[in-house]
Amino acid sequence: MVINLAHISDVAKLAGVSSATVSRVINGTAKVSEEKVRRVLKAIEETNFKPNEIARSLYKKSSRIIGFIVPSILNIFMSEIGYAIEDEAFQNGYKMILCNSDENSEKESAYINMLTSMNADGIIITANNENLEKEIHGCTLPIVVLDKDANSRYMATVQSDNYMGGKIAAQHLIECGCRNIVLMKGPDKYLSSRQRFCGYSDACKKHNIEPLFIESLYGFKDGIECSNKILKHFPNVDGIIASSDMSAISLYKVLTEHGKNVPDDIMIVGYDGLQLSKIMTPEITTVVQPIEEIGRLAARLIINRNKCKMAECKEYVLPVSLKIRQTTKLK
Amino acid sequence: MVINLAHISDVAKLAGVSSATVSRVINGTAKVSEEKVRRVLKAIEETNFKPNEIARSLYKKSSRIIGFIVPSILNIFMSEIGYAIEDEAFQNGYKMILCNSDENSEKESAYINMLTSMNADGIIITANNENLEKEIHGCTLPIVVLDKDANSRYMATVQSDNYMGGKIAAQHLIECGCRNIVLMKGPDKYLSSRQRFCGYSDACKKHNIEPLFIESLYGFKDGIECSNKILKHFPNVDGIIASSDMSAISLYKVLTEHGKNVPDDIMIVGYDGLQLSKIMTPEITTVVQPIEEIGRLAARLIINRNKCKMAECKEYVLPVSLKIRQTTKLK
DNA sequence: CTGAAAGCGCTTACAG
DNA sequence: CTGAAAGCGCTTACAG
Repeated sequence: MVINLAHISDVAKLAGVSSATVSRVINGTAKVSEEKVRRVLKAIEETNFKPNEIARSLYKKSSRIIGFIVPSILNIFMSEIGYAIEDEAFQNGYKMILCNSDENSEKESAYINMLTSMNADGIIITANNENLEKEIHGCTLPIVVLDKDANSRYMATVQSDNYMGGKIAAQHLIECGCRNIVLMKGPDKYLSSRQRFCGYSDACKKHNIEPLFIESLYGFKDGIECSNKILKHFPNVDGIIASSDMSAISLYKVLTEHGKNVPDDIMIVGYDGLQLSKIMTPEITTVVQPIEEIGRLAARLIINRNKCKMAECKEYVLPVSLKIRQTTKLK
Repeated sequence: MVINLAHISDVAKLAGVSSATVSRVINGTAKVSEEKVRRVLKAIEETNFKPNEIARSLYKKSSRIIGFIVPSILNIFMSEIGYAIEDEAFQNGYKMILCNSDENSEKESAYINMLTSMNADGIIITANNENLEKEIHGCTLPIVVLDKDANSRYMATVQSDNYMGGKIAAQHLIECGCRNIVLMKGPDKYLSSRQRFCGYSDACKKHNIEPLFIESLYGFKDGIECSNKILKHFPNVDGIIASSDMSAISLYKVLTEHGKNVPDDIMIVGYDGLQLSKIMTPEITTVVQPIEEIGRLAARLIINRNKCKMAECKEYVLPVSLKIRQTTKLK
C-alpha cells in the first residue's frame, strides 16, 4: 500500500535527471533522449508517481474543469445533458463540476465566482433568470449558454430547433385528425418557448386551425396546473402539445383522472425525448431533442476553445425529430 | 468590466500592508488590528479581489472538492443523491465533481486517480463491481461508500435499512391480502439485495407464506425482463415487490400489456421513493429511502472528516418508511 | 499584531 | 537535448 506520494523531484532523482526533464517526458513538450525517456518512465513506474494536477493548474491557469450550471439536476432533461457533458469531458481529460443553482441567482453568481477562482476552463449554463447577463458581467471564463439568445458576452449558444419542434408536433396532431389543438406554452421570456409557439402557430394557420395555448413552466407540478386549465378553458380539446415530457406525464395523470382516454379522446405529444418517454405506460409520442449532441457540443466548444479563435458569439442550432408512440394515433 | 484579476499583492499594496496580513483578514486566521482590517476590506472591494482557489489548494493540500462516483447519473436514484451532496457541499464551500463510471472499472480507477491528483477532500462512491477494493488500493483520500459492507479501507459506509425495507414491503402486501408474493431480488452480490431478501423472507415466514423471487438488476430494461419471467413462473402471483421504482414502472408496463389490472389483479410495491414514484399514473406505493439524508450525511462525513478522528470504518444505517399510494389496496 | 521569506509541486523561458 | 532558476498565487511558521 503506497502511502507517501512521490513528487516529480523523487522521480528525477531516481532517474538521474532534472525535474524539467521528467516534466518534458510526461507532457511530451520537448525532445528528450531515448535513454533518459526510458529511465524516467521506469522511475515513474517504480515510484508510482502521479503528477499533482493542482500544481500544474496553478502554472497553466487551467484546471481542465468545466462547470455545468443548471437550475436543477433533478430535471431529467438536465441530467441527460450532464451525462453527455461528463462523458465528452472525461474523454478529453477534463472533469465536470455540477452546479445546481436552484433558480437562485445568488447561488449562480457564487458558482461563477467559484469556477473563476478555480481556473475552470469554461462554463456551460442553462438559466431561466433574466439576471444572467449581470451575473456574467466581469466573468472572464468562456461561457456556453443553452437555449438562449446570442449575446456578445457568451462564447456560444447551443439549442435545438425549437421552431421546427413546435411545427412537427402540430403537424403530427393535425395529420392524426385533431382539430382542437392546445399548446402548453412555456413562458414568453424564454426564447425556446417563443420559437416553439411560432412553429406551432404556423402549422395551425396553414390548416386553418386556430392556435390555442395556455402558459406553463416545464416541471411536473406546473404541468398539473396547466393541464387542469386546459380542460377547463378548452373542453373540446382533442390534442395537446406538452411543454416537456415531464409535463406530458402530468397531463396524462390529469386526463386519466378526468376519465379521458389517451389517445382516443385526447392525444398527447411530449417534448424532449427523455429516455423516460418510452418507459411510461402509455409510451409517449414526443419531439426528440438531440440531447446527447447538445451536451457534447457544448463541452467540445469549451475544450477546443483555443483551437478556433472567435470574437463573436456563435449560435448552434441542432435538428429535432418526432418519435411516434402510443399517445397519438390516426383517428 | 473587470478584465485583469487582482492578486493578493495588489490588495496588499493598495492597503499598505503585507500579503500575509491580507491573507489573515480573508481567512480570519490571526488577529489583525481594526484599522488594517478596514483598509484591507476596502482594498479588496476596490480591486474586486477574488482569492485564487488553486493556489490555496496547492498549499493546503485540499481543494474542497468532493468526488461523487456513480455507475450512471441517468439513474434517477443517483441523481437525487447527487442533488443532496451538491447542496450540502455548496453550503460548506465545497464543490462536487460528478464522475460517471459507466460500470467501467477502468474509468472508476481513472477518476480515483484524477481526484487524488486534484487534492480532492474525499470520494463518495456507489459501485456495483467487485473490483472496488482493488481500485481503492493505495488511494489516500477518505472514501465513503454507499450500500456496501464495511471495510477497513473505507472511512464510512452509508445505506438505508434494507432489511426493514424488504420486511415492510412484504408486510404491507400481506396486510392487503396478497398470498402469492414475488420479490424482484437484486443480485446476490449486493449487500442491499441480500438484506432486503432477508426482511422479505422473514415477513413471509411469519405468515406462513412461501418466499418467492426472481433475480433482477435495478434498471428499467432488466425490470422488463424480470417482469416477464415473474408472470411466466408464477402465474398466480398477486403481489410483487419491485427492486426499484424504475423496475416498478417496467412491471406496470408489462402487467398492463398482459391485461392485468393494478392493483386489482396484482399489486406492486416499488422501492426507493423517487419523486417519480408519485408522478406516475397510477402513483406507486413504495418503500421510501431517505435519499436526501443519505447524500447529505455522506457529504458531511467528508467535510467534517478532521473534526472526528476515527481509525475504523463507521457504518451508518438510515431508516426507511412505506408510502402507500395507488398500486396497492385492501382486498 | 505584522512582515519577509519559504514553500506548496509543478512548467517553462533561458542559457548552454 | 538538458538543467538551474524563476514563477504560478496563495498560506504560514518564524522572528520581532
